[in-house]
This record gives sequence, structure tokens and C-alpha cells, in this order.
Amino acid sequence: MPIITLPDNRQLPFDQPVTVATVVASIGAGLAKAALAAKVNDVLVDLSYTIEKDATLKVITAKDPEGVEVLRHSTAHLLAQAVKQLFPSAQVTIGPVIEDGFYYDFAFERSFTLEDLAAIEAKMHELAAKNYEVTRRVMSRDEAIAFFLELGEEYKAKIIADIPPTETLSLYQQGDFVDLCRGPHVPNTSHLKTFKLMKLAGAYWRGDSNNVMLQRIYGTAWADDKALAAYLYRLEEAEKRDHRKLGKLLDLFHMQEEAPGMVFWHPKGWQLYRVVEEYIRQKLREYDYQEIRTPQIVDKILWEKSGHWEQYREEMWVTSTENRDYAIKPMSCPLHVQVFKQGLHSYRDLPLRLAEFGSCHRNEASGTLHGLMRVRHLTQDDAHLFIREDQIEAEATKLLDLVYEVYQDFGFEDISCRLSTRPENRIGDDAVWDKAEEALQRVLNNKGVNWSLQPGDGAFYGPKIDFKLRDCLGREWQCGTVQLDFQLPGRLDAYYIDEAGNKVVPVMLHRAVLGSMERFIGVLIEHFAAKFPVWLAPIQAVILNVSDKQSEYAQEIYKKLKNLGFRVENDLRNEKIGFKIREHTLQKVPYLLIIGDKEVNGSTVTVRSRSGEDLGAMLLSDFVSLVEKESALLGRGS
RNA sequence: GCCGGAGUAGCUCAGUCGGUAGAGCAACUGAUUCGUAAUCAGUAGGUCGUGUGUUCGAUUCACAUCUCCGGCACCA
Repeated sequence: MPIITLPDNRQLPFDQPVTVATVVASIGAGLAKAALAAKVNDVLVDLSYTIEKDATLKVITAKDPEGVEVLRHSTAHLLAQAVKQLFPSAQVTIGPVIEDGFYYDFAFERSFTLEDLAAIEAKMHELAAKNYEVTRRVMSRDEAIAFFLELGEEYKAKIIADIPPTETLSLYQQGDFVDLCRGPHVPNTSHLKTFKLMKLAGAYWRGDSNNVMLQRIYGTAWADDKALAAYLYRLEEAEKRDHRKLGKLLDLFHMQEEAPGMVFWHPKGWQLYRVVEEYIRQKLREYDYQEIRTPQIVDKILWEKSGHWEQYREEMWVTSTENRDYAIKPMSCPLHVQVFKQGLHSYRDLPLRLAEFGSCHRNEASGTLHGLMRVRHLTQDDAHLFIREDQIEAEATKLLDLVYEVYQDFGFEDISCRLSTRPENRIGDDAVWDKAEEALQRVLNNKGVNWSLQPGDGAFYGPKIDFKLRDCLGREWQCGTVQLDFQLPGRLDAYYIDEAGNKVVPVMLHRAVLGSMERFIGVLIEHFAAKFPVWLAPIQAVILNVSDKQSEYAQEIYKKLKNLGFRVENDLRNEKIGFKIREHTLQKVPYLLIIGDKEVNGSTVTVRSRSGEDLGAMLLSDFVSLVEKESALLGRGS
């Protein structure tokens, strides 16, 4: 005698076990039509699920986020069904829901083409319109393995073999297509209307590059056409923020074939770079760091001692001369230890904080290069803190403060923070790793930020905390990092003298706040869509004369602003004022100063903001204080 | 590195089913001196990513190679 409780606390009694579909039908025909799945006692189930005992019930439709996920999951099955019909020799593997869509991986003897993709999508619509019922059944492991092997689906059989024996295996069928799946799924393919196949890609079986490469088809599915259109529009808009596109458009930097993964900074891009660098230098002063500079090419011997030669060899550029082998530095840590080792340090000297804008070269795999986000020559805003063990928590806490302060100054809110623990390839005792991982965990908890765990993702010498920022398409890029290292100083024979006069190996904290200057600027360009706040903007204002008559006064204004340290340009070309305004607006210059006869006569400038707002005529001093005030807000103003 | 796609003027792109290419913007020259997102006219600009092959002839076809784009794997 189950009593079903609905979200509005209404209770429906039944005199025998009922399916969710029956209950939903008894609530109303409209709801029954819209229902995709349900939550019974907060567990997502199919409409065919039978409720035996008293339970709460929430019907899931396309209006619920879970409903859209069910749609996407079922659309992935529809994709697989279409592929199997068109290409019977293709084998299905996995097809999960992802952010904004789904994908399905297939093993197939030839590559899918874009034409195939169109044909598959058409087939999907055709199949959906057949209004197949989607039915669920349960099978034992052995039965299921035999079933899929019979169909020639070897990958599915392998997947099943790896599912823990305690788990129930469910199969979903629509028409002639059967797939192993946890569910839930829509009750009928007629619900699958709004979807689109997006792109083809390769993907390794089980995510392991030693395995064969499968073919992945990405798709997206939404509750209705409007939501799909909104999504596609969002993608288009996001593409306009692409830093590679904007970098070219605003003449910030370029890259070319002869130097893959390395940046040619143009004057405006380098100006931006320098503002960011100067900002960080200011933070180094505030937080008691000392800036240093170390060599780029260093004898292999040092890398062997540090462990890089063993752990990191593949990504190091090497060179040699006069029978000596050298590596171009991929990171600065061992070199900072060399600086620390000069002279003798007392425990009173610690913490000793050494910072460097470290110019590093890494031979990143060709397929990973991506604009400024993934380069082969990068500049880390790097620092190493040499500390006593009792200073770990205090120093790590200060680092978290610094990182969050800097990100907020640049206007970032969406920061993801992760703790990565010991990887398989590592140096050092597990006891030391235990200590290091626990320390970082404590610091994170005390700081009270949201963080997640990434087991096995630490550096080879110690665990780390990573900070990630998102690009225009939602892809995350690691920027800041804090790494605790009990290994390197000892390996490189660094020590200090403690109170009792003993030599003690210091603990080292590696840290970068921005990460790499290049990547951070890439993220920055996308974050602001190149509409940089005035403190960052490479050109803060352009002075435009209406006609030749005012050029002398315009020059005067230009010189005054330049002498005050503003980044200004003059546009005295013989062009119409509208044309000049258009050009500099497209260049996203924050302020345009218009100089006509009126301004010359009144000794003023007329200010037009980047958004097109006319701020009217004002004294130059008023404009100066306006910009100064705005600059002081940094990225926190908007 | 792996899978797929792409590379034509400074930029954005069109085109050639094999007969050495075209537009808009930009550039240059001239005219125009103008008040808040494109003034007009003219001129010039390309070994069609690179190499090899097939061919009477290759930007077009084939192969190789480089780079870029989207994923995957990697990412101290």
C-alpha cells in the first residue's frame, strides 16, 4: 500500500505497487506527456520504475536540469543507434553526458567524415520520429557479456567485465538497438527533438594513449529550439573573445611557423605585459620578496642532481658545446636553490623569499600548443620560499592570501582551487608525502576556500595547490600554483644553521601566482574581451582633432598627458571625426578625447568613453583625476 | 605525440571539375578640413604554406613535410 508524497506534500495512496508512469498519469495528462524521468526518494529513476513502498516523488521534465541531462543521455543513445544502422560494423563504447551536451565514442575501421556526421544527424531525426519506446531490463554479468559478444560489441563486453559484481546491470532498448546503461532514459524517442551534432574528434579507448584511438562524436541537446539557439549564440559570442583573434585584431602579439609556441610581443601587447609585471613587482615588495635573475642554460649535471633529468627529460631542450651537455631551463627551482646556497644562512634568515620572472623553455608536445595559453617559451612569475618546517602553515596561508588578492585585483571571481597529491612517478618517502599533503590540506581548510582533491596529480617532488581560471569557451587553465617541496633542497645540499648550530635542510615552497605571464595575459584578454580596465589598457586614451586647425592644441594635450605618465596616442590624420572614433572604438581604447574649435577656445577636452557615452567637455585636470580614480580600482571596478 | 580538419594579397574571405587568381577592408597617391562608429577617386599588391612526383602544363591531382584549428593523451 504505497503512499506517494509529491513535492507540494499532496499524498496519493495506492493499494498495490505502481510504476512511476501510472502515478504521473493519475496526476494529469499534461504532466504525463512532459515527464522524462522521476526522482523517487531523491533517486533519479525511469518512468517504468515500480514503487513498492511509501515514497516521495518528483516528476522530472525538460524544465529541470536533470531532465535536460536525461535528454542528452538519451540523445547519445540515439546517436549510437543511428551510427549502428548506417555503419553496422562500427562498435559502440561509451557515451556520457558532458557540460552542455554529450559525446559517444565509436570504434570503426575508417574515419567518420563531416558528410557522415550530417547523415547520422538526419538518421537520428528519422529514428526519433519513429516514437520507439525505450525499455529497461536487467541482466546478469555473464549474460550481458555473452549478449554483447554475440552482437560483436567487444568494447561493451570489456566495460561490463570491469563493473563491480555488486552493481545491477541494466540494458536499454529502443527499436533494434540495445545499450548497456545505468539510466535513466526518456520513455520514448519522441522526446528527442532538439539536438545537433557538433564535431568529430579522436579519443583514446579508456583515456590511455597506449590504447587504440576511437572516434568521438560530440553533440548537444536542449529542452527546446530556443535553448539550443541560445547555446549556439553563446558559443559564437565566446569565439569573439578568443585571445588569438583579439591579439591579432588589436595588434598585441603574433606567432609564426619558425618559432612554434613562442610569442612575438608587439608594442601594445608588451605594454600590457609590463603593466602586469609591474603590478606583480609591487606585490613582491608588499609581501617581502627579493627579485633575482638566473641563467637560462645550465649544465645537465645540475638537472641530474635535481631529478629533472630523470623525471622531466622529454620536455627539456638540450644543447651542447665543448663536450658539455646543457639544458635550457624548464623551470627555475634548482637555480634558486643555488642562490640560496651562496653564503651561510641562519635560521633567523628564514623565511627567505626569492622571486624571478623566470624565462623557461619547455618542449611541449606539438598538439598541445594553444595561442598564449600553452607555449614553449613561458615566463613564470615564480618564487621559492626557503622556510623552516614550523613556518609551513604560516607561509602557505600568506600565499593563499596573495593569490586571491591578485586574482580579485584583476577582476576574477570564478577561481577553482585543487589540491593535487602524490603521483606515481615521484621521489621521496611516503612518510614525507603524508606530512606535506596534510599540511596543505590544513591550510586550505583554515583559509575556508572551496577546493577539490586531485589524487595523483602532484609534482614529482611534492603535493601542490593549483588555481585555475576559465577561458572564453569555459576551458580551465592552470594559473597559480603553490607546491610544497621536502626534496629538492636536500638533493641540492642546501641547509641553514639552526639554534643549536646544526645544519638543517630547509623546506621549500614553490609558488607562482599568475602562473605564466603568457597564459595569464591570454586569460586576461578573454576575460575582458580586450576591453581592459584603464589601468591595464595598452593605450588609455587617444586624442582626436576634428580638423587640422586644432592640431597644435591636440599636440599640447598629448604632451601633457604623456608627461603625466599616461599611455596616450594622437590621431591627427586628415579623416572625418566619425571615422577616427570608429577606428579607436574598435581598438577598444577606454577614452577618446575630441578636440574641436570649442575645446581650443574653452581650454577643455571632450571625453567619449569606450561604451560610446559622451562625458562632455571638461578641463584636462578633471579628466586626469577621473582616470586616476578609475585606475586605483584596478579590476575591481566593474 | 595521436585522430580529424585547414593553409589563396597586410586582414577577412571568394575561386580554379588541371590552362599560373578575385572582392571588401587596410596600404600608397590625389582631392576633401569635416563635431561623436566607415568622404570620394585612382594606384599598387599574390612563385595560392613548403618540397617531391604525375602531366605538354599543377594553386588545383598524389605523396611527404611544416604550421594552425578542434578534440584526445600530456601539462613540474
